[in-house]
Amino acid sequence: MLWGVSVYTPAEVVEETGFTLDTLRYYEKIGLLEPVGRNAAGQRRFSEEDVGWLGTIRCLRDTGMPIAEMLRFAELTRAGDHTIPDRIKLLEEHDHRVEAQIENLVERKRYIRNKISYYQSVL
Amino acid sequence: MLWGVSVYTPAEVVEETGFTLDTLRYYEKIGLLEPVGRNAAGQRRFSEEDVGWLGTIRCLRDTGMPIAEMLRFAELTRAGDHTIPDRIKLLEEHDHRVEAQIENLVERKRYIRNKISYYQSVL
DNA sequence: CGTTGACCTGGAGTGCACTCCAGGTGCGAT
DNA sequence: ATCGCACCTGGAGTGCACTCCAGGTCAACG
Repeated sequence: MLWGVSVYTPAEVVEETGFTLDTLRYYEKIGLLEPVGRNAAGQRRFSEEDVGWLGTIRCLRDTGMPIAEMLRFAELTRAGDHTIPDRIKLLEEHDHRVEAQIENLVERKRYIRNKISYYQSVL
Repeated sequence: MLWGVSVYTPAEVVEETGFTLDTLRYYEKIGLLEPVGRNAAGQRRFSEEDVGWLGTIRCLRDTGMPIAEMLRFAELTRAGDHTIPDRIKLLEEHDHRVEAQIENLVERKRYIRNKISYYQSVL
């Protein structure tokens, strides 16, 4: 048996990553995604790495990292292993912001629950 | 001694709520804030209630509630006590979304920390 | 009396992150 | 053969939440 590397159609990537096709194209256009491979007809065929990278993007996006910073992270990643310390730094800083976000949310949530209790008490 | 009700200048409200003056005017314009009182010269003088309400707005906004929904909450609040059950419902639903947000963030954070660990392991 | 500074208005502009569209290609099923 | 469908492109449009601007008022300070 002869195997090629496994590839994903746009529809499959949409399914797996939760990004829309337009968003995927947009990410490629701005360079957040490296130029995606194509089949003979010029249609995109995403590699395993593409999908893995999109998972990282999904995570960073969902934690509020702006596209400009993800772009910087993408560039560091492409630049080679010597940028690993920079990548760690970037992720650590982001991690701290995420922690702050969580704490803020927990605090605000307390306020909301309080407000609900107050409303319930006056019913 | 003769006391008026205590009022706040725009600058004081900016200081206390963290909203910019433009944002405050914007909120009043779209009706998120009821028309704010004015002094003889037509300048805004915010009441204690205005400031309290802005605290609530701050909380809802920081937890990701869209303006359209805060507007709905504002309208319910103005409509009188009979809307309290609706307000509770709205806040409960929001509270659930906030909880989901927190859980999501905690999960994503784990992924980020993992990625950092991986990078550190290859150094 | 002049200047500074906080404030006013209506309306235009901004930044972000998509999202949609028109018009076109190529492939597999009927 | 032709239909439907997934996909392609470049570029325009959208929605949200502000943010900025020009031109003006008013009170106080030196």
